[in-house]
This record gives sequence, structure tokens and C-alpha cells, in this order.
Amino acid sequence: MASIKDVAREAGVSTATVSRMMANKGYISESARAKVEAAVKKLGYRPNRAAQQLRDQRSRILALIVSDIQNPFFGEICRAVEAYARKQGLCVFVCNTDENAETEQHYLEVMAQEQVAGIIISPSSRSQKNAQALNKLGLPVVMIDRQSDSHFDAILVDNTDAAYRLTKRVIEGGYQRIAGLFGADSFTARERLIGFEKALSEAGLSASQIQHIPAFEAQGRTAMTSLLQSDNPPDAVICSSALIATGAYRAIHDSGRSIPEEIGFATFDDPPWANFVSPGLTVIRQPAKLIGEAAAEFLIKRIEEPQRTPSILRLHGELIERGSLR
Amino acid sequence: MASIKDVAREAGVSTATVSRMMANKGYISESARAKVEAAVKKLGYRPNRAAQQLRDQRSRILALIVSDIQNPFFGEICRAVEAYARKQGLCVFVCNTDENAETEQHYLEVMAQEQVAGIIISPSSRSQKNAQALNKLGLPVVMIDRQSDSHFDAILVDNTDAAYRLTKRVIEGGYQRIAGLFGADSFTARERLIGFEKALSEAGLSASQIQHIPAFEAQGRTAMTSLLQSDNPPDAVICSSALIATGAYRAIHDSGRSIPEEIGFATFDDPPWANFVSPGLTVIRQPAKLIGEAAAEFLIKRIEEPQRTPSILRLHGELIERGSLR
DNA sequence: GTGAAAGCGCTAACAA
DNA sequence: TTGTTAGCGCTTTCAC
Repeated sequence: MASIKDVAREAGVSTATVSRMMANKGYISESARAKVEAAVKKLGYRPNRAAQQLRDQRSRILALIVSDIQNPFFGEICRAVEAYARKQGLCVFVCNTDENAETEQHYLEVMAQEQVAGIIISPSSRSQKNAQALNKLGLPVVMIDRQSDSHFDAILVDNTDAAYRLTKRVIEGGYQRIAGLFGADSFTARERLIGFEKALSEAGLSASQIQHIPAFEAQGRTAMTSLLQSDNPPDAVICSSALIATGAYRAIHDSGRSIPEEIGFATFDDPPWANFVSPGLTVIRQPAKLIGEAAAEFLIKRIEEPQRTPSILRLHGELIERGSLR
Repeated sequence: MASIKDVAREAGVSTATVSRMMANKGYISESARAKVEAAVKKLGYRPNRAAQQLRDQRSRILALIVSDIQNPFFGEICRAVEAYARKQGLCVFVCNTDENAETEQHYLEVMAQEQVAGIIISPSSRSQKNAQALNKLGLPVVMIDRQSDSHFDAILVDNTDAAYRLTKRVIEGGYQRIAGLFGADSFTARERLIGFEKALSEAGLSASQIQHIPAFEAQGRTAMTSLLQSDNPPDAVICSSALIATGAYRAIHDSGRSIPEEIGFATFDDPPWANFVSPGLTVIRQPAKLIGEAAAEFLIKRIEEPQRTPSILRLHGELIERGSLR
């Protein structure tokens, strides 16, 4: 790979001139510019990133640390972040923690060592430690989906309000014994639970049953099966996330009950199969693309102006009707 | 962040000694080692990656360039590559091309500039140009899922044989008018088509209809709908990939035909909803985890020994019976 | 066993 | 407007 010296020699100028021209900084005469441009083209010159980084003490890489890359919600966020970053000439380093605090800690260290310009992270739930670590890094940080420390910018969804709206919609369907399947140890599930209970109490109802379970398909299925087999089974259920919904839906399917007549079904997240079953699922769709774009935008602003006051952006979750509620 | 100089000062030795100690290279006295270790710990020292890279002219980053990060198949590969790389103290830079040759080209350039240690790539179909670009980079490369240039290592699936087995299974179900929905411009679809046709011809059948379509859900749906409405509709269909299968399944569902009685259904890829519908889908499951691990292993071997003869590993696609065939 | 010093490629301060 | 040069943090000869 040609270096700046090669270009300088080829163009008959100094390395400083080449550098200035590459960065579009400072004064360059037209003739010098033309010579350098020609040399750059001829040699296929590209500045060495490691050298730039060593000088600037800062890379052009953004880290995106998500808790589950397979989750379409985060997949869409990745795409949006990357697209936005690319427009600004930045790269994105995507890391997957699988919701594991240690993995998260590991990546935080690696990213610090790589001197990334900033971090977008969906922090794992129970890691005060990591929040502190994040603070110590002294890097620009934007949190998405969850918030583990209010010192940082955050892009969140209006979980409580959205849950309130979704629950209200269930109630309007005339359901009386409404159960909730909520993720345990989950920031978002907690927020959603509040809206759920608020809507119920306003309607003079109380939840038929609320279960707090690990947010996996198997657990959703088991929990739903036991609800259905209980003495006073629910006539509707709300799930706090896609994987739980997947398991719960299967349990209902297995039980042979019909949706929406015998049991109403509603969930957060819009899983890929949501309009694939019939009737389609009525859901709260999270604005993943907007979240990604906003996160990238916030992060870049903070990189440019580290002393900004931290702010929180709450985006609207959209209620999509498809037929799984009366 | 503490630098090597700080550590050297703290330990009362030279930077060279610290460097040797960090890399476990050369001779170090026990006493020096102890002093340096203490200093490293006290200062929380971590070598600066940019400086190391500038010296070595080589980073500790692997690039993984996939055609669709949302596709669970590639998602699983990512995970496996990352896990393997991490064990070796390497990082993985995941890039998503969305099957776009220009995006691919862009990432190739960026990765070259970042001086990644090697590249794992599922090359976009129609880019001889990029294959050449890849050659010019002179970097270690392993191709996965597809192969655009036989000069590189490749980890592939036994597509032709798997398609042969799947098709044979369809025939054993007593289906007579078997249609195929294959991705257009796709390396894997081409290989699968060969096995499909071989099995049919061995059974004295010819394909009811073969359609080559862009591998998206909408196209799968449209194509399947038109097949069902044709004069001589198929009594079974094989899809070459998950998205096509998703669309096709929906079209069948909409038509009200029952699976497997009125129409048999089989596909490559094991989409998340495959055992979610009933009957579950009979599929060829690709060994994504193995592919990822093998790719990382091959790449690391090639990094260590660039002159190895390129080799191809063909992994076995597993036939999973679930009930969508008689 | 250890240290001094060169040099990787780049940018910015300063001098011309 | 352009060139000279120091120095970012690290590793690796080479000399001691």
C-alpha cells in the first residue's frame, strides 16, 4: 500500500501538502491540488487508518453493542445505525452480548482499547458494574432500548404508554380475564408492566395472572401452557416481547383454542411471522429504524460536543391491528 | 490511558522490557517480570492497538462480510465466527452488504484500509470485479456459502446432494407434479437445482414447473400464486431458500389448500417458523454453526501460513422431517 | 537480561 | 501557499 511519502514524491510536493489536500484543510494552490490528485489516483493511495488513529488518539469507528443480534428488532437498528454512520464516513463495529454481562464487559474493554469514537449500547439488565465501567471509559455513549444510567443519552420507546394503549385495546375487545407474560429482569418489561396495570385498573379490572419469566420461547410456552391449564384460565394474554409471544402462541395453538374468539392475543414487538399466521397478530411495533438513526445522530453530536447535557428521546410504539383481538 | 512509558517508569525498567513482557517474548528476569506485572496492574495498562497495528502493519481484526445479517443462517454464522475468533484473541468486524455488489466493494476497500488480518465473505453473486479486487488486496480470504473464485478457501454446503435427497423424499411421498422455486442469480440455487433435476430424472419425472425468481418473500408469494392458478398446478413444491419459502407458504395458505395432502411443501433453510406452523416444515437444515467455526479456523490457518493450498470444505445439510410431506 | 533508539504513517505547529 | 519536523505508542534490532 502506497504511503503519503510515495504520493508526495510522485507529486513533487511535501507530505504536509498531501495531508492537507486529503483532509481538505488549509491552503492549497490549484496546481498543487491537481498534482496531488493525480498522484493519489495513480498510486491508489488511501491514508493508513492506524497511523491516523495513533496521531488523533481517536478512531473513526463506532461500536454498537446489542444484546441479541438475531432479534429482528436489533437487526433493524444495526442497519439504520450503519447506514447513518456510513453517510458520515464512519464505520460500525457490531458486538453481540447475548444478554451476558461478562461478554458486555469484555467488549467494553476491547472497544476502549480500539479507541472507538463512541458507543451505542443496549445495556444488559443487571450490571451496575458495567454502567460504572462505561462511565470510567470517558467515551461518548448512547443507550438504546434500555437505560442503565441517566448520565448518558438514551433513545427509548414509550413502553409504558404503548402498553397502556395495547391493554386498553384488549379491554375494548370485551376480554375480562387478561393475563400478562412479562420478561423477568428486563428494563422494558418493567415499563410495560406499569402501562398494563394502569389500563386494567382504570377499567376496574385486575390482571388475571402475571408471570415474570426469562424472555425465551421455551419459557413462554411453558408459562402459557400452565395458564391455560389453571382453574381460571385467561381469555386474553399480552406478551412483553417477541420470543415470549412465540412460545405463548404455540402453546395456545397446541391447546386448540381459537384466536381471537376463545382467547385474545397481543404482544410487544412485531415478529416476522406476525402477519403470517391467521388471524395476524395485533402488536405494538417498535420504531427500530428511527431508534437506530436517532442513536447514531445523538452519538455523533456528542462526539463533536462532549459536554452536551444528556437527553432522552422517547419514540412512539405503533399499535398495529391484525385480528388477534376481538 | 496509561502508555508503555508510564508502565516502564513505574516499574523502573525500559519500555523494551515492558513490551517483551506483554508479548511473552525474549528473556525477562523473574524480578523484572514481577515489577512490570505490578505496574501494569496498578496502571490498568493495555497496549494501544493503533500503535501496535502501525508497527506490525497488521491488525487483530477479522472482517466478516455477509449478504444479509437479518437472515438467521448468517446470524448463526456470525455468532460462531465471533466465538471462535474471540478464543484466539481476535475481534470480528461484521459487515452487511444486502446482496449489493457496490456495498460489498465499499466494505472491501474499508477493510483493506483498516488492514484487517483476514476476510470471511459470502460473495455477492454477480461480481467478478469484486473477486478480482479481493485478489488484489492480497489478504487472507475464506468464502462461505458461495464461491466466486477458486483461488480462495471456501466452506460450502453439499447443496446438490442435499437437494437431491430432499427431492427424492418428495417423490417418495407420491407426489407427481413437483414444482421448484429457485433463486435467480444465486450460486446456491444453481447447485440445488442440479440435485433437484437429477432426482426427478432418475424417477422418470420432469419438473412440473421451475421458476427462477429474486429471493424475496413477495416474489415467492407471487410465483406460488401463479403456479397454483395455472392449468396444471403442482402437487408439491420445493423452495431454494427461506424467504422464497415464506412467500410460497403464505400463497398456499391463502389458497386454502392443505399441506401435505393437497400439496407437499419442502424447502432449503430452516426458517424460525418452520416448526411453528402445523404441520411443521420438512427442510434441509444448513449447519450454520459449523460453517462459521470452520471458516474462522481456515482463516486463522491461512493468516498463519499464507501459502497453503486453497481447499474447499463441503458440509452436510441435514434433512429434517416435520410433516409437510406425505 | 536489559536498554537505547529507529521507524511504522500521519498531522499540525511553526517557519519560511 | 508550502515545507520541515516532532511526536503519537509500540516493537525490535543491536549493543552492552
